[in-house]
Amino acid sequence: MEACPTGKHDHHNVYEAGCPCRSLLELLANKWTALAIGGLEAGPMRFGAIKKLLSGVSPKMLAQTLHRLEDSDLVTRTVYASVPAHVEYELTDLGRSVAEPLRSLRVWVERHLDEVVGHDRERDLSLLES
Amino acid sequence: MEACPTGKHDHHNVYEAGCPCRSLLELLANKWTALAIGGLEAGPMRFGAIKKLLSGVSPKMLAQTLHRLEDSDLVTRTVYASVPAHVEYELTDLGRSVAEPLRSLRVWVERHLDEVVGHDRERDLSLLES
DNA sequence: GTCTATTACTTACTAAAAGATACTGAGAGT
DNA sequence: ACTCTCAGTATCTTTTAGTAAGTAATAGAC
Repeated sequence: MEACPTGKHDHHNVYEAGCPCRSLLELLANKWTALAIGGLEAGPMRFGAIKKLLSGVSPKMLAQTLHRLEDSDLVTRTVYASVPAHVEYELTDLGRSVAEPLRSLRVWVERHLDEVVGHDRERDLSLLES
Repeated sequence: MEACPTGKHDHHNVYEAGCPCRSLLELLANKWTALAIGGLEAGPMRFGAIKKLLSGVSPKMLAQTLHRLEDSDLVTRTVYASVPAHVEYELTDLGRSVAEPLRSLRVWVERHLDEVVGHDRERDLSLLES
């Protein structure tokens, strides 16, 4: 009951292992999700355009990410029966509302990266060889 | 240059695959990170207390998460040479500043979970039979 | 009619990460 | 000597991410 340091919201608690919101947090607290939703903030985009924007994403991961977002009603997928296939992804109202926290996270990363330098210094913690 | 829909911040861009801020985004856009930092918002905590709060986390994942946060200067780790070992984790100023976007994400999840129902309905997509 | 091009994905495979569980070390107390 | 706590490790299994190649549909060039 009082285990949630963020206070009570509705009747869900991300700190409870069994709560379904745990899996929603897993979906959203994710690199590709944060980038994809951020890209779609600007308006509807096609698969290829999102793929280009999120440099480094594989078509597999992008399709998986977008399908999950669609299943969660954060994104809509519209197929236009045009010549070479044409598919557009667009944020729903719900998706637009989650875009804000995700944007603030991306912005934080870009603005504070320089204060985090030294994070790539690999300190070997124990199991290199036996 | 103009590929970032969130606008320009400093000279980093999470949408560039090679940018070091990509790996920082990976660290932060993560379930356990979001929960651990949220827990530490209330003040310093011991390993065992964090483990209890983040129900379901394995000691391995928690230790890994906390070490990474320490390496990124988001968290400090203090060992008290007391009888049964006593280790405290605490947010740095930098850590406190990232706690805000992460909190808003957790809060969003708890408040909007009910609007996302139906996300586990497995829809077979396209090629079951020809 | 075959050949090439485009778009939006799958499929199959491998590497890496996450997760589960058991165990360790340093004392302090009994 | 044995047990207990705390803060992790070590080891093993499972799941996920990543890589590379292939597929389907159709349009237009030759």
